[in-house]
Amino acid sequence: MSDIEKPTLLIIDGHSLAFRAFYALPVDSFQNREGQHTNAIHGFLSMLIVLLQNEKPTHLAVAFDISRYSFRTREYPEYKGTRGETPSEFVGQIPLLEEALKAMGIVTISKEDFEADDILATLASQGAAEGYRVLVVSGDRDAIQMVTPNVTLLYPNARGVSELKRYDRDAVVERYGIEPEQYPDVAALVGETSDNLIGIDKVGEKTAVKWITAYGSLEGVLAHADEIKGVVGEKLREQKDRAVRNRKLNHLLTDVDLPVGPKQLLRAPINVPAVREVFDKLQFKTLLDRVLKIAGADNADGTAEELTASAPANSIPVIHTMVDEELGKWIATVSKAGTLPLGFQVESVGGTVTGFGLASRNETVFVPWAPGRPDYTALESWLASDAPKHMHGSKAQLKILRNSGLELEGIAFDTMLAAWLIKPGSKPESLELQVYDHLGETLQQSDPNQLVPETEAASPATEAWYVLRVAEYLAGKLETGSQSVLDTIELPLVPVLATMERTGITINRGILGELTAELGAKAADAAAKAYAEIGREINLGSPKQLQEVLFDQLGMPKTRSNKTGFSTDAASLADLQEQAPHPFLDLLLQHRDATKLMQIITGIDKAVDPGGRVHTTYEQAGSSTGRIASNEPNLQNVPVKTEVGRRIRSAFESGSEFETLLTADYSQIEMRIMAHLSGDEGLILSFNEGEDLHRFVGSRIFGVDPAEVTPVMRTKVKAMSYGLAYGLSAFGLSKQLRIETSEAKELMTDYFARFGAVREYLQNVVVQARADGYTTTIYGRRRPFGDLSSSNRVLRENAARQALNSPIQGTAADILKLAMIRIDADLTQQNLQSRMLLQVHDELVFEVAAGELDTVTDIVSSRMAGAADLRVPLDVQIGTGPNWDAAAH
DNA sequence: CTCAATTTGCG
DNA sequence: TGCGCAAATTGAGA
Repeated sequence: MSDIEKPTLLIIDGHSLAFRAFYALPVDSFQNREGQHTNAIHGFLSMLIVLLQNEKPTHLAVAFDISRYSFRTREYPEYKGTRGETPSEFVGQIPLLEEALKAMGIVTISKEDFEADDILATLASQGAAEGYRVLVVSGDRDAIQMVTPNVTLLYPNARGVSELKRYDRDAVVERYGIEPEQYPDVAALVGETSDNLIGIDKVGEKTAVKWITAYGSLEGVLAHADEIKGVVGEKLREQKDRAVRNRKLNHLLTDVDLPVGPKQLLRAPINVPAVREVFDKLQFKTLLDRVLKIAGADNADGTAEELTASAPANSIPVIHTMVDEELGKWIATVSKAGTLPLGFQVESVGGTVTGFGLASRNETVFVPWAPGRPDYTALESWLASDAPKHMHGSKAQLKILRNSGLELEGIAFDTMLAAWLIKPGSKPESLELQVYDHLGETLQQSDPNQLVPETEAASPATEAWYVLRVAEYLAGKLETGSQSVLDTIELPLVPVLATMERTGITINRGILGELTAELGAKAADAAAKAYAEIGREINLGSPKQLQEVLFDQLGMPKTRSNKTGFSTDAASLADLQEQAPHPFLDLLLQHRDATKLMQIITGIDKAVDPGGRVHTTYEQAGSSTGRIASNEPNLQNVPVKTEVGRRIRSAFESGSEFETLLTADYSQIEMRIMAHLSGDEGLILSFNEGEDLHRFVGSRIFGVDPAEVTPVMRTKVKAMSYGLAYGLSAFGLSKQLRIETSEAKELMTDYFARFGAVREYLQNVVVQARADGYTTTIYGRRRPFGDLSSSNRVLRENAARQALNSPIQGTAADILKLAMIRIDADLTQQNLQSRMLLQVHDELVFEVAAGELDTVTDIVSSRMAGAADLRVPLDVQIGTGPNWDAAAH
């Protein structure tokens, strides 16, 4: 009898799967009208439906635990004792789930004093004996022991139940290196934290598997315990009782006396009215459709409408699918010939377009798209026109469109950017979240981390409609300043950044390879010497192990303390080197330096595309101040300060079709902004004077001629000046310069004696922010502050420093963004081939085409210098060269 | 696997 | 007891 012909018995551990589902799905998104949480039920049922469709079981049962007590807890009261209280939101979902299962004609089984896994094991063994193909679904690892040629375990993979991994005998052997029936022996040795079963100390999976393989079973291992050497051997002999106890507890019974056998689990017909009633109570509309489909019932009668009748007044319009002329007419009508904005959402798979969603306030359209299709001309011309589009995350969608050879103009609103401008935080908010937060409705998302196909993701047409509604809401929330930043800075910047990302920058991998080899050798060398110094091998990358070495073994004085003990950062190690010199410290720093650089190189190297270029992704809507961040890879933290750093930068080259790289950066832009904002005449004069800023400032503070300012004086002044914009304290300054606090204090006093308006300005920013609840840049970008009046001193002082820095850092970000927009426009307008490649906060990197150097230099320097009209000039430094290092100045 | 904490690279 | 970021790694917890 082949597997296909065999009847299939599917048995599920209800509790463990429901619990997994509970943690996999957001509690708040699943509630019925009575406020009953339903996420676990929803997750469980959607998984079940998929299983029914895919595995087509002929026989089916779900087993539940009755309570947390069983014969095992009588034997060993601590069993599963570490498990905390069941979350209140989970309580009550199980009876409802059982009710739903009953309506679906599915047998549920539970038995006093036994766990669900014992029931599963019993049914599995009976089923296998009676010739079934048995599928066990359980989130408990002990279920592995049930696997035989006829029994397969389906085990939830990730956190939650995003996927069920199939464990047949071969899969178990591959994953664990042992036979399924040996698994409990291994687990007995290792222990199982979640069951509160402690194993043998120092024995992990690897050791346990090794022993079991060598001696065949736990019994064998214990019989030969005397032969096992080392500390682990001793531990085993000492603690073998634990293993014996664990083995007893993790053995699943296969002879539980059950009221039903496999034969009685033949699937019963679905009770359609009962299912309707239960699912209606749970408000599972999509799931109901899917269950009814399985039941073969026709759901086209009034039921669906009945359920949607209670939907909000703003219910999602019916989605039409259309192309070509029909679509063109529709667009023209609903957009009033391209004057009214439409919601627009690109659907894509693997970076290329598969369709579009369009929406007016009360109609939605889906447009399927495939390369070479002739029937979307109307759409294409609308896309390329200035007709306003409202989108969410326009940069990513623009890139996808361009990948498919489509152009997009008229991005008139972006809900991701707008939400960020209102609440600049660390992470951009998803459309789903905004729909939920602002509209109080649920937009089904296609989250790969969710349960098995869960519910179908919303159509791009629906998304487009929600974008329009969220945009409407956000537009009402944007005050003039933020609106203007959105219109004049952020939205125009979208296509500029998209182009930069797509263009990328050429990398010379040969250089990176050489560096990796050198650094690898250096790191290994430093590590070996470090181990020799302390007489043992530790993980140099583990602060915890370092603490043991430094403070316990070597008895060094304690450093600054942090949450896990004492700091081992570079500054602390430098302090230690002064107080208690030891060769280990320097070797550790060398090792850290080499490994850090290697990491960065590896990160860049891995990201090089087949064309030899790396493409970063700019995070436009993430930072608190208005800066752009760079990720995957981060090209804003490429080393530069050391010799090796500069060699890394030399691997960034101009493309073969280009003549040179050009870098342009603002010098001291933040201090210039501070001079402007504070109106400090002394500082303004310093900048207008030209020459060396720190020297000039130093001469005023120390009362000497600029020529007499010594390098030491200059260093101090420089640190002071830079620290100003960060709210640096005398203590911090003394730390950094390694001088007495009193001297630092004096330096600050002298500084402010000369540049008093700066202090006044900085103090005023905080006062103003406390009154307003936010700070602003000169272009109107806001950053809210709540903690400025907090009774918690740490919070309050942190907020004050952030507040005083924000207008400065934010204005600098605005200025460079404006310059980028104008430079890009000039390059396009003058039809130049040269391109902008990178942005590093106050620096831009370009690739210059042959013959364009002078023109590009003019454009870049004039656009950057002229980006803002401040009370001091903006100084722009330009450099050129074949690579990023050579182009620096 | 996920998350917090630590450390370090850049501006 | 200095602002803003991204990333790698470790180790704890589920």
